[in-house]
Amino acid sequence: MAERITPRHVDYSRWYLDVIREAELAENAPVRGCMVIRPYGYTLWEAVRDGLDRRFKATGHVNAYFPLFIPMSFLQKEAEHVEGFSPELAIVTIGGGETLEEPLVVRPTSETIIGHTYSRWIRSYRDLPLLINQWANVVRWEMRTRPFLRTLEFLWQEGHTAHATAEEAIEETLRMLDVYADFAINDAAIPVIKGRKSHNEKFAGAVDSYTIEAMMGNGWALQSGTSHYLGENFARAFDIKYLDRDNVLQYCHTTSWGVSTRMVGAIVMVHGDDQGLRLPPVMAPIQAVIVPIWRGDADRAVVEPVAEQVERALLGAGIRAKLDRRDEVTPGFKFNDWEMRGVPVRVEIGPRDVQQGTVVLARRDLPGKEGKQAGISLDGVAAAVNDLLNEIQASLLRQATEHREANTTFGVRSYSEFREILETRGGFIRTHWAGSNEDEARIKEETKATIRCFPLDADEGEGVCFYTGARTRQVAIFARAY
RNA sequence: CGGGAUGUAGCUCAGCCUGGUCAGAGCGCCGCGUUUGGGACGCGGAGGCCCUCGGUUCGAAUCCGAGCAUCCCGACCA
Repeated sequence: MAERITPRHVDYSRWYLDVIREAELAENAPVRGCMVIRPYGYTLWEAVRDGLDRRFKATGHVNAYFPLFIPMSFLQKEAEHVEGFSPELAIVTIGGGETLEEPLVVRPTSETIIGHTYSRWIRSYRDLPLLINQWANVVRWEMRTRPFLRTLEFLWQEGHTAHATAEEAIEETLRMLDVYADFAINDAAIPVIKGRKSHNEKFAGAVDSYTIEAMMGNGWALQSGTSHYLGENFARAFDIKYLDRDNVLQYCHTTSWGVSTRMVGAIVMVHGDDQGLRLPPVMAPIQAVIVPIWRGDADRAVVEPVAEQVERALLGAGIRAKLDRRDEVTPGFKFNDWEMRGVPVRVEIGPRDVQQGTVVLARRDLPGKEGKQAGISLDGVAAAVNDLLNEIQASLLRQATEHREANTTFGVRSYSEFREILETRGGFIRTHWAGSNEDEARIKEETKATIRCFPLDADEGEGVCFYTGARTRQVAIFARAY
Protein backbone atom coordinates (compact mmCIF):
# COMPACT_ATOMS: atom_id res chain seq x y z
CA MET A 1 0.00 0.00 0.00
CA ALA A 2 1.36 3.39 -0.95
CA GLU A 3 1.09 6.11 1.68
CA ARG A 4 -1.49 8.53 0.45
CA ILE A 5 -0.97 11.15 3.11
CA THR A 6 2.42 12.70 3.80
CA PRO A 7 3.07 12.73 7.56
CA ARG A 8 2.76 16.16 9.09
CA HIS A 9 6.29 16.26 10.47
CA VAL A 10 7.73 15.54 7.01
CA ASP A 11 5.99 18.35 5.18
CA TYR A 12 3.02 20.07 6.77
CA SER A 13 1.99 21.81 3.58
CA ARG A 14 1.99 18.56 1.60
CA TRP A 15 0.06 16.88 4.39
CA TYR A 16 -2.62 19.55 4.13
CA LEU A 17 -2.93 19.19 0.37
CA ASP A 18 -2.94 15.38 0.63
CA VAL A 19 -5.79 15.43 3.17
CA ILE A 20 -7.83 17.81 1.04
CA ARG A 21 -7.41 15.51 -1.93
CA GLU A 22 -7.81 12.14 -0.24
CA ALA A 23 -10.80 13.14 1.87
CA GLU A 24 -12.35 14.55 -1.31
CA LEU A 25 -12.93 18.00 0.12
CA ALA A 26 -11.82 19.92 -2.95
CA GLU A 27 -9.65 19.86 -6.02
CA ASN A 28 -7.93 22.39 -8.19
CA ALA A 29 -9.96 23.94 -10.97
CA PRO A 30 -8.64 24.63 -14.48
CA VAL A 31 -8.11 28.25 -13.46
CA ARG A 32 -5.15 28.97 -11.22
CA GLY A 33 -6.09 29.59 -7.62
CA CYS A 34 -9.67 28.40 -8.00
CA MET A 35 -11.04 25.20 -6.55
CA VAL A 36 -13.93 22.86 -7.02
CA ILE A 37 -15.50 22.20 -3.63
CA ARG A 38 -16.53 18.56 -3.69
CA PRO A 39 -19.69 17.30 -1.99
CA TYR A 40 -17.96 16.19 1.20
CA GLY A 41 -16.17 19.52 1.52
CA TYR A 42 -19.29 21.45 0.66
CA THR A 43 -21.25 19.63 3.35
CA LEU A 44 -18.65 20.84 5.83
CA TRP A 45 -19.11 24.37 4.55
CA GLU A 46 -22.86 23.95 4.93
CA ALA A 47 -22.30 23.02 8.56
CA VAL A 48 -20.29 26.23 9.02
CA ARG A 49 -23.00 28.18 7.24
CA ASP A 50 -25.84 26.69 9.25
CA GLY A 51 -24.05 27.11 12.57
CA LEU A 52 -23.38 30.77 11.85
CA ASP A 53 -26.68 31.60 10.19
CA ARG A 54 -28.60 30.31 13.17
CA ARG A 55 -26.55 32.55 15.46
CA PHE A 56 -26.95 35.59 13.18
CA LYS A 57 -30.71 35.23 13.23
CA ALA A 58 -30.71 34.74 16.99
CA THR A 59 -28.95 38.10 17.30
CA GLY A 60 -31.50 39.91 15.15
CA HIS A 61 -29.95 39.82 11.71
CA VAL A 62 -31.67 39.04 8.41
CA ASN A 63 -30.23 37.88 5.12
CA ALA A 64 -30.30 39.73 1.82
CA TYR A 65 -28.34 39.63 -1.39
CA PHE A 66 -26.40 42.34 -3.17
CA PRO A 67 -24.93 42.16 -6.68
CA LEU A 68 -21.68 40.57 -7.74
CA PHE A 69 -20.71 43.54 -9.92
CA ILE A 70 -19.79 46.87 -8.42
CA PRO A 71 -19.15 50.05 -10.42
CA MET A 72 -15.44 50.86 -10.31
CA SER A 73 -16.19 54.34 -9.05
CA PHE A 74 -17.76 52.94 -5.86
CA LEU A 75 -14.48 51.40 -4.80
CA GLN A 76 -12.75 54.72 -5.20
CA LYS A 77 -14.99 56.56 -2.77
CA GLU A 78 -13.18 55.36 0.34
CA ALA A 79 -9.48 56.17 -0.03
CA GLU A 80 -7.99 53.52 2.24
CA HIS A 81 -10.40 50.90 0.94
CA VAL A 82 -9.45 51.32 -2.71
CA GLU A 83 -5.78 51.45 -1.85
CA GLY A 84 -6.09 48.20 0.07
CA PHE A 85 -8.05 46.31 -2.51
CA SER A 86 -7.04 47.64 -5.94
CA PRO A 87 -4.03 45.31 -6.35
CA GLU A 88 -6.28 42.29 -6.14
CA LEU A 89 -9.35 43.30 -8.12
CA ALA A 90 -10.83 41.37 -11.03
CA ILE A 91 -12.39 43.93 -13.36
CA VAL A 92 -14.91 43.42 -16.14
CA THR A 93 -14.41 45.81 -19.04
CA ILE A 94 -16.45 44.12 -21.77
CA GLY A 95 -20.08 43.07 -21.58
CA GLY A 96 -22.08 41.56 -24.45
CA GLY A 97 -19.23 42.31 -26.81
CA GLU A 98 -19.23 46.03 -26.01
CA THR A 99 -16.65 47.93 -24.02
CA LEU A 100 -18.40 49.15 -20.88
CA GLU A 101 -18.80 52.84 -20.11
CA GLU A 102 -17.56 52.15 -16.61
CA PRO A 103 -15.59 49.05 -15.67
CA LEU A 104 -17.27 46.72 -13.20
CA VAL A 105 -15.40 45.26 -10.29
CA VAL A 106 -16.17 41.71 -9.26
CA ARG A 107 -16.77 42.29 -5.56
CA PRO A 108 -13.80 41.64 -3.31
CA THR A 109 -16.14 42.59 -0.42
CA SER A 110 -19.36 44.55 -0.45
CA GLU A 111 -19.02 47.56 1.84
CA THR A 112 -19.29 49.91 -1.12
CA ILE A 113 -22.35 48.53 -2.89
CA ILE A 114 -24.10 48.00 0.41
CA GLY A 115 -23.09 51.44 1.64
CA HIS A 116 -24.61 52.88 -1.51
CA THR A 117 -27.82 50.96 -0.88
CA TYR A 118 -27.98 51.85 2.81
CA SER A 119 -27.78 55.53 1.98
CA ARG A 120 -31.07 55.11 0.13
CA TRP A 121 -32.71 53.00 2.82
CA ILE A 122 -31.82 54.97 5.90
CA ARG A 123 -33.64 58.24 6.59
CA SER A 124 -34.45 58.28 10.26
CA TYR A 125 -33.13 57.03 13.58
CA ARG A 126 -36.21 54.78 13.40
CA ASP A 127 -34.56 52.89 10.52
CA LEU A 128 -31.67 51.97 12.80
CA PRO A 129 -30.03 49.72 13.56
CA LEU A 130 -30.01 48.05 10.16
CA LEU A 131 -28.73 44.50 10.62
CA ILE A 132 -28.17 42.58 7.39
CA ASN A 133 -26.02 39.66 6.38
CA GLN A 134 -25.35 38.18 2.98
CA TRP A 135 -24.02 34.78 1.91
CA ALA A 136 -21.99 35.25 -1.22
CA ASN A 137 -18.89 34.57 -3.22
CA VAL A 138 -16.15 37.17 -3.58
CA VAL A 139 -13.04 37.41 -5.72
CA ARG A 140 -9.58 38.59 -4.73
CA TRP A 141 -6.75 38.10 -7.18
CA GLU A 142 -4.22 36.66 -4.77
CA MET A 143 -0.71 35.77 -5.83
CA ARG A 144 -0.24 32.75 -3.64
CA THR A 145 -3.18 30.40 -3.15
CA ARG A 146 -3.99 27.29 -1.13
CA PRO A 147 -7.26 25.35 -1.12
CA PHE A 148 -9.73 26.85 1.39
CA LEU A 149 -7.09 29.04 3.05
CA ARG A 150 -6.68 31.41 0.15
CA THR A 151 -8.39 31.09 -3.22
CA LEU A 152 -9.17 33.62 -5.93
CA GLU A 153 -12.86 33.06 -5.43
CA PHE A 154 -14.20 32.10 -2.05
CA LEU A 155 -17.53 31.70 -0.31
CA TRP A 156 -18.29 33.66 2.80
CA GLN A 157 -20.83 35.63 4.68
CA GLU A 158 -20.49 39.33 5.18
CA GLY A 159 -22.59 41.13 7.74
CA HIS A 160 -23.14 44.84 7.27
CA THR A 161 -24.82 46.91 9.91
CA ALA A 162 -25.57 50.57 10.41
CA HIS A 163 -26.11 52.24 13.79
CA ALA A 164 -26.95 55.59 15.24
CA THR A 165 -23.96 55.85 17.52
CA ALA A 166 -20.38 54.75 17.77
CA GLU A 167 -21.15 52.95 21.02
CA GLU A 168 -23.86 50.85 19.41
CA ALA A 169 -21.69 50.04 16.42
CA ILE A 170 -18.75 49.02 18.58
CA GLU A 171 -21.07 46.90 20.68
CA GLU A 172 -22.28 45.19 17.50
CA THR A 173 -18.72 44.65 16.31
CA LEU A 174 -17.83 42.91 19.55
CA ARG A 175 -21.11 41.01 19.69
CA MET A 176 -20.39 39.44 16.32
CA LEU A 177 -16.85 38.67 17.37
CA ASP A 178 -18.40 36.78 20.28
CA VAL A 179 -20.74 34.97 17.89
CA TYR A 180 -17.76 33.88 15.83
CA ALA A 181 -15.83 32.73 18.87
CA ASP A 182 -18.87 30.85 20.15
CA PHE A 183 -19.24 29.07 16.84
CA ALA A 184 -15.52 28.29 16.55
CA ILE A 185 -15.25 26.94 20.07
CA ASN A 186 -18.54 25.10 20.45
CA ASP A 187 -19.20 23.87 16.92
CA ALA A 188 -15.79 23.64 15.26
CA ALA A 189 -13.97 22.79 18.52
CA ILE A 190 -11.35 25.39 17.62
CA PRO A 191 -10.09 27.39 20.58
CA VAL A 192 -9.77 30.91 19.22
CA ILE A 193 -8.30 34.02 20.73
CA LYS A 194 -10.37 37.16 20.42
CA GLY A 195 -8.33 40.24 19.78
CA ARG A 196 -7.93 43.57 18.07
CA LYS A 197 -5.83 43.90 14.93
CA SER A 198 -2.84 46.20 14.79
CA HIS A 199 -2.99 49.24 12.55
CA ASN A 200 -0.88 47.44 9.94
CA GLU A 201 -3.14 44.42 9.84
CA LYS A 202 -6.57 45.97 10.03
CA PHE A 203 -9.15 45.97 7.26
CA ALA A 204 -8.73 48.64 4.59
CA GLY A 205 -11.17 51.34 5.61
CA ALA A 206 -11.86 50.23 9.17
CA VAL A 207 -11.33 52.21 12.35
CA ASP A 208 -10.73 49.00 14.27
CA SER A 209 -10.63 45.38 13.19
CA TYR A 210 -11.22 42.50 15.56
CA THR A 211 -10.27 38.92 14.89
CA ILE A 212 -10.51 35.39 16.12
CA GLU A 213 -7.09 33.81 15.76
CA ALA A 214 -6.52 30.08 15.81
CA MET A 215 -3.34 28.05 15.96
CA MET A 216 -2.89 25.43 13.26
CA GLY A 217 -1.20 22.06 13.76
CA ASN A 218 2.18 23.48 12.74
CA GLY A 219 2.03 26.40 15.14
CA TRP A 220 1.13 28.99 12.54
CA ALA A 221 -1.78 31.34 13.08
CA LEU A 222 -4.89 31.55 10.98
CA GLN A 223 -7.21 34.53 11.09
CA SER A 224 -10.48 32.66 11.16
CA GLY A 225 -12.99 35.46 11.29
CA THR A 226 -13.00 39.24 11.45
CA SER A 227 -15.32 41.93 12.71
CA HIS A 228 -14.74 45.56 11.80
CA TYR A 229 -15.85 48.80 13.33
CA LEU A 230 -15.92 51.13 10.34
CA GLY A 231 -16.74 54.34 12.23
CA GLU A 232 -18.16 56.98 9.90
CA ASN A 233 -15.67 56.15 7.13
CA PHE A 234 -18.08 54.44 4.79
CA ALA A 235 -21.04 56.51 5.95
CA ARG A 236 -19.21 59.64 4.81
CA ALA A 237 -18.03 58.02 1.58
CA PHE A 238 -21.53 56.82 0.69
CA ASP A 239 -23.59 59.44 2.42
CA ILE A 240 -25.35 57.18 4.90
CA LYS A 241 -27.17 59.69 7.10
CA TYR A 242 -30.19 59.78 9.37
CA LEU A 243 -32.23 62.39 11.19
CA ASP A 244 -31.96 61.94 14.95
CA ARG A 245 -34.67 62.65 17.53
CA ASP A 246 -33.66 66.28 17.57
CA ASN A 247 -34.05 66.57 13.80
CA VAL A 248 -30.30 66.82 13.31
CA LEU A 249 -28.71 65.06 10.34
CA GLN A 250 -26.09 62.53 11.52
CA TYR A 251 -23.75 60.08 9.91
CA CYS A 252 -24.30 56.44 10.69
CA HIS A 253 -21.66 54.27 12.28
CA THR A 254 -21.26 51.03 10.38
CA THR A 255 -19.76 47.60 10.93
CA SER A 256 -18.89 44.63 8.78
CA TRP A 257 -17.88 41.11 9.69
CA GLY A 258 -17.03 37.95 7.81
CA VAL A 259 -16.20 34.29 7.97
CA SER A 260 -15.23 32.38 4.87
CA THR A 261 -14.58 28.91 3.48
CA ARG A 262 -11.20 29.38 5.13
CA MET A 263 -12.92 28.03 8.25
CA VAL A 264 -13.03 24.63 6.54
CA GLY A 265 -9.26 24.79 6.14
CA ALA A 266 -8.97 25.70 9.81
CA ILE A 267 -10.93 22.62 10.82
CA VAL A 268 -8.62 20.47 8.72
CA MET A 269 -5.44 22.02 10.11
CA VAL A 270 -6.47 22.24 13.75
CA HIS A 271 -7.82 18.72 14.18
CA GLY A 272 -6.28 16.63 11.39
CA ASP A 273 -3.64 13.99 12.08
CA ASP A 274 -1.43 11.71 9.97
CA GLN A 275 -4.44 9.47 9.31
CA GLY A 276 -6.34 12.38 7.78
CA LEU A 277 -9.28 14.43 8.96
CA ARG A 278 -10.73 14.42 12.43
CA LEU A 279 -14.06 16.18 12.41
CA PRO A 280 -15.82 17.62 15.43
CA PRO A 281 -19.10 15.69 15.81
CA VAL A 282 -21.22 18.84 15.76
CA MET A 283 -20.01 19.56 12.23
CA ALA A 284 -19.31 16.11 10.83
CA PRO A 285 -21.43 15.30 7.76
CA ILE A 286 -21.39 11.70 8.96
CA GLN A 287 -21.16 11.31 12.73
CA ALA A 288 -21.14 7.53 12.91
CA VAL A 289 -20.36 5.00 10.22
CA ILE A 290 -21.38 1.38 10.56
CA VAL A 291 -18.99 -1.17 9.10
CA PRO A 292 -20.43 -4.67 8.82
CA ILE A 293 -18.04 -7.61 8.75
CA TRP A 294 -18.73 -11.05 7.40
CA ARG A 295 -17.16 -14.15 5.86
CA GLY A 296 -19.41 -15.65 3.28
CA ASP A 297 -23.14 -15.46 2.78
CA ALA A 298 -24.05 -17.28 5.99
CA ASP A 299 -22.36 -14.58 8.09
CA ARG A 300 -23.81 -11.90 5.94
CA ALA A 301 -27.33 -13.18 6.52
CA VAL A 302 -26.98 -12.67 10.27
CA VAL A 303 -24.82 -9.54 10.29
CA GLU A 304 -26.56 -7.43 7.71
CA PRO A 305 -29.97 -7.22 9.46
CA VAL A 306 -28.29 -6.23 12.71
CA ALA A 307 -26.24 -3.56 10.93
CA GLU A 308 -29.44 -2.21 9.46
CA GLN A 309 -31.08 -2.30 12.85
CA VAL A 310 -28.20 -0.26 14.31
CA GLU A 311 -28.46 2.24 11.48
CA ARG A 312 -32.16 2.71 12.20
CA ALA A 313 -31.49 3.08 15.91
CA LEU A 314 -28.83 5.75 15.34
CA LEU A 315 -30.88 7.66 12.78
CA GLY A 316 -33.84 7.44 15.11
CA ALA A 317 -31.77 9.04 17.85
CA GLY A 318 -30.95 11.96 15.55
CA ILE A 319 -27.42 10.81 14.83
CA ARG A 320 -26.10 11.32 11.30
CA ALA A 321 -25.29 7.69 10.64
CA LYS A 322 -24.31 5.76 7.54
CA LEU A 323 -24.13 2.04 6.90
CA ASP A 324 -21.20 1.27 4.61
CA ARG A 325 -22.67 -1.39 2.35
CA ARG A 326 -19.79 -1.51 -0.11
CA ASP A 327 -18.98 -5.09 -0.97
CA GLU A 328 -15.95 -4.45 -3.15
CA VAL A 329 -13.63 -3.34 -0.36
CA THR A 330 -12.58 -5.06 2.85
CA PRO A 331 -13.47 -3.91 6.35
CA GLY A 332 -9.83 -2.95 6.87
CA PHE A 333 -10.02 -0.65 3.90
CA LYS A 334 -13.22 0.90 5.23
CA PHE A 335 -11.65 1.55 8.63
CA ASN A 336 -8.85 3.50 7.04
CA ASP A 337 -11.14 5.18 4.57
CA TRP A 338 -13.53 6.58 7.16
CA GLU A 339 -10.71 7.54 9.48
CA MET A 340 -9.22 9.55 6.66
CA ARG A 341 -12.56 11.24 6.18
CA GLY A 342 -12.67 12.14 9.84
CA VAL A 343 -15.88 10.37 10.85
CA PRO A 344 -15.93 10.68 14.66
CA VAL A 345 -17.37 7.27 15.56
CA ARG A 346 -17.20 3.92 13.82
CA VAL A 347 -19.48 1.04 14.73
CA GLU A 348 -18.10 -2.40 13.82
CA ILE A 349 -20.46 -5.33 13.68
CA GLY A 350 -19.28 -8.86 12.90
CA PRO A 351 -20.59 -12.38 13.54
CA ARG A 352 -18.96 -12.50 17.00
CA ASP A 353 -20.71 -9.29 18.00
CA VAL A 354 -24.05 -10.45 16.74
CA GLN A 355 -23.69 -13.62 18.76
CA GLN A 356 -22.99 -11.63 21.92
CA GLY A 357 -25.57 -8.97 21.19
CA THR A 358 -22.89 -6.27 21.18
CA VAL A 359 -20.97 -4.00 18.84
CA VAL A 360 -17.48 -2.48 18.76
CA LEU A 361 -17.15 1.30 18.89
CA ALA A 362 -14.06 3.14 17.66
CA ARG A 363 -13.48 6.82 18.34
CA ARG A 364 -11.52 8.91 15.85
CA ASP A 365 -10.07 11.35 18.36
CA LEU A 366 -7.82 8.69 19.87
CA PRO A 367 -5.17 7.06 17.68
CA GLY A 368 -5.48 3.52 16.33
CA LYS A 369 -6.70 0.74 18.55
CA GLU A 370 -6.56 2.95 21.62
CA GLY A 371 -9.93 4.31 20.56
CA LYS A 372 -11.61 0.92 20.23
CA GLN A 373 -14.15 -0.26 22.73
CA ALA A 374 -15.73 -3.72 22.45
CA GLY A 375 -18.81 -5.20 24.06
CA ILE A 376 -21.17 -2.26 23.69
CA SER A 377 -24.67 -3.60 24.18
CA LEU A 378 -26.82 -3.57 21.08
CA ASP A 379 -29.75 -2.20 23.07
CA GLY A 380 -27.85 0.82 24.22
CA VAL A 381 -25.92 1.54 21.06
CA ALA A 382 -27.61 4.85 20.23
CA ALA A 383 -27.08 6.18 23.74
CA ALA A 384 -23.49 4.98 23.76
CA VAL A 385 -22.73 6.60 20.42
CA ASN A 386 -24.40 9.79 21.51
CA ASP A 387 -22.31 9.95 24.69
CA LEU A 388 -19.19 9.21 22.72
CA LEU A 389 -19.94 11.99 20.24
CA ASN A 390 -20.24 14.47 23.07
CA GLU A 391 -17.02 13.22 24.57
CA ILE A 392 -15.17 13.51 21.25
CA GLN A 393 -16.44 17.02 20.73
CA ALA A 394 -14.99 18.03 24.10
CA SER A 395 -11.84 16.01 23.56
CA LEU A 396 -10.99 17.69 20.25
CA LEU A 397 -11.39 21.11 21.79
CA ARG A 398 -9.24 20.06 24.73
CA GLN A 399 -6.52 18.63 22.50
CA ALA A 400 -6.44 21.77 20.35
CA THR A 401 -6.29 23.99 23.43
CA GLU A 402 -3.45 21.97 24.91
CA HIS A 403 -1.59 22.11 21.63
CA ARG A 404 -1.93 25.88 21.56
CA GLU A 405 -0.83 26.34 25.15
CA ALA A 406 2.12 24.01 24.63
CA ASN A 407 3.21 26.07 21.64
CA THR A 408 2.79 29.51 23.11
CA THR A 409 5.66 31.42 24.66
CA PHE A 410 4.48 33.82 27.34
CA GLY A 411 6.70 36.86 27.58
CA VAL A 412 10.04 37.46 25.90
CA ARG A 413 12.73 39.82 27.15
CA SER A 414 14.63 40.70 24.01
CA TYR A 415 14.36 40.76 20.26
CA SER A 416 17.09 38.14 19.97
CA GLU A 417 15.14 35.83 22.25
CA PHE A 418 12.05 36.56 20.16
CA ARG A 419 13.83 35.58 16.95
CA GLU A 420 15.36 32.53 18.57
CA ILE A 421 11.95 31.25 19.62
CA LEU A 422 10.45 31.86 16.21
CA GLU A 423 13.22 29.92 14.53
CA THR A 424 13.26 27.02 16.94
CA ARG A 425 9.93 26.22 18.56
CA GLY A 426 7.71 28.56 16.56
CA GLY A 427 4.12 28.92 17.67
CA PHE A 428 2.63 31.99 19.31
CA ILE A 429 4.61 34.54 21.24
CA ARG A 430 2.44 36.46 23.66
CA THR A 431 4.28 39.39 25.12
CA HIS A 432 4.23 43.09 25.98
CA TRP A 433 4.53 45.39 23.00
CA ALA A 434 4.97 49.14 22.68
CA GLY A 435 6.49 49.36 19.22
CA SER A 436 5.38 51.56 16.34
CA ASN A 437 3.81 50.53 13.05
CA GLU A 438 7.27 50.76 11.52
CA ASP A 439 8.75 48.52 14.21
CA GLU A 440 6.05 45.97 13.51
CA ALA A 441 6.72 46.13 9.77
CA ARG A 442 10.44 45.64 10.35
CA ILE A 443 9.83 42.57 12.49
CA LYS A 444 7.59 41.17 9.80
CA GLU A 445 10.28 41.69 7.21
CA GLU A 446 13.00 40.19 9.36
CA THR A 447 11.09 37.25 10.87
CA LYS A 448 7.88 36.83 8.80
CA ALA A 449 6.00 37.01 12.08
CA THR A 450 3.17 39.49 12.43
CA ILE A 451 1.07 40.77 15.26
CA ARG A 452 -1.91 38.47 15.08
CA CYS A 453 -3.82 40.53 17.58
CA PHE A 454 -3.87 42.37 20.87
CA PRO A 455 -5.85 39.81 22.89
CA LEU A 456 -8.96 41.18 24.54
CA ASP A 457 -8.46 39.00 27.58
CA ALA A 458 -5.00 40.38 28.36
CA ASP A 459 -4.55 40.44 32.12
CA GLU A 460 -0.77 40.56 32.28
CA GLY A 461 -0.74 44.06 33.70
CA GLU A 462 2.16 46.37 32.99
CA GLY A 463 5.39 45.01 31.57
CA VAL A 464 8.39 45.82 29.43
CA CYS A 465 8.25 45.75 25.65
CA PHE A 466 10.90 43.35 24.34
CA TYR A 467 11.56 45.57 21.33
CA THR A 468 11.52 49.12 22.62
CA GLY A 469 12.17 48.54 26.29
CA ALA A 470 9.27 50.83 27.14
CA ARG A 471 6.83 49.99 29.90
CA THR A 472 3.35 49.23 28.63
CA ARG A 473 0.11 47.47 29.43
CA GLN A 474 -0.41 46.43 25.80
CA VAL A 475 0.05 42.74 25.06
CA ALA A 476 0.45 41.35 21.55
CA ILE A 477 0.46 37.87 20.08
CA PHE A 478 3.05 37.37 17.38
CA ALA A 479 3.15 34.43 15.00
CA ARG A 480 3.73 33.35 11.48
CA ALA A 481 0.41 33.21 9.71
CA TYR A 482 -1.27 31.79 6.67
C1' C B 1 5.99 40.16 -10.95
C1' G B 2 11.30 38.07 -9.79
C1' G B 3 13.97 32.79 -8.89
C1' G B 4 13.55 27.43 -9.77
C1' A B 5 11.02 23.26 -11.97
C1' U B 6 7.47 20.50 -14.73
C1' G B 7 3.78 19.35 -18.84
C1' U B 8 3.32 11.38 -21.50
C1' A B 9 -3.28 6.80 -19.44
C1' G B 10 -8.16 8.98 -14.32
C1' C B 11 -3.63 9.60 -10.61
C1' U B 12 1.86 9.23 -9.64
C1' C B 13 5.59 8.86 -12.94
C1' A B 14 9.55 6.12 -16.32
C1' G B 15 11.17 6.78 -21.36
C1' C B 16 14.08 12.13 -23.75
C1' C B 17 21.06 12.75 -22.92
C1' U B 18 22.37 9.01 -27.43
C1' G B 19 15.77 10.47 -32.93
C1' G B 20 13.99 4.47 -35.73
C1' U B 21 9.54 -2.49 -31.94
C1' C B 22 8.89 3.57 -27.19
C1' A B 23 3.41 3.95 -26.35
C1' G B 24 5.34 1.83 -20.94
C1' A B 25 4.94 0.75 -15.22
C1' G B 26 2.45 1.07 -10.52
C1' C B 27 -2.05 2.56 -8.52
C1' G B 28 -7.11 3.37 -9.95
C1' C B 29 -11.19 1.70 -13.35
C1' C B 30 -14.35 -2.58 -15.85
C1' G B 31 -15.51 -8.23 -16.01
C1' C B 32 -15.21 -13.20 -13.72
C1' G B 33 -13.78 -16.06 -9.57
C1' U B 34 -11.80 -16.60 -4.73
C1' U B 35 -11.93 -13.19 -0.46
C1' U B 36 -13.64 -9.85 3.86
C1' G B 37 -12.28 -8.53 12.41
C1' G B 38 -6.88 -2.87 10.21
C1' G B 39 -5.64 -0.54 3.24
C1' A B 40 -7.00 -8.88 -0.17
C1' C B 41 -5.55 -11.98 -4.43
C1' G B 42 -5.65 -14.50 -9.39
C1' C B 43 -6.92 -14.22 -14.47
C1' G B 44 -8.84 -11.24 -18.38
C1' G B 45 -9.85 -6.20 -20.21
C1' A B 46 -10.78 -0.86 -21.36
C1' G B 47 -8.04 3.50 -21.50
C1' G B 48 -3.08 8.01 -24.52
C1' C B 49 -3.74 14.43 -30.96
C1' C B 50 3.26 12.07 -25.45
C1' C B 51 0.54 20.62 -23.54
C1' U B 52 0.03 23.77 -28.30
C1' C B 53 2.06 25.83 -32.72
C1' G B 54 6.16 26.01 -35.86
C1' G B 55 11.11 24.21 -37.40
C1' U B 56 15.17 20.40 -38.31
C1' U B 57 14.99 15.29 -40.35
C1' C B 58 13.61 9.93 -44.71
C1' G B 59 11.62 9.64 -39.66
C1' A B 60 10.27 13.54 -33.51
C1' A B 61 7.35 11.98 -26.98
C1' U B 62 12.79 12.41 -27.85
C1' C B 63 16.58 17.79 -31.04
C1' C B 64 15.63 23.46 -31.85
C1' G B 65 12.31 27.97 -31.39
C1' A B 66 7.97 30.36 -29.71
C1' G B 67 3.60 30.21 -26.91
C1' C B 68 0.35 28.43 -23.07
C1' A B 69 -0.45 26.16 -18.42
C1' U B 70 0.65 24.28 -13.69
C1' C B 71 3.67 23.52 -9.31
C1' C B 72 7.44 25.10 -5.64
C1' C B 73 10.30 29.43 -3.31
C1' G B 74 9.88 35.00 -2.52
C1' A B 75 7.07 40.21 -2.44
C1' C B 76 0.80 40.84 -1.38
C1' C B 77 -3.61 38.67 1.34
C1' A B 78 -10.24 36.42 4.60
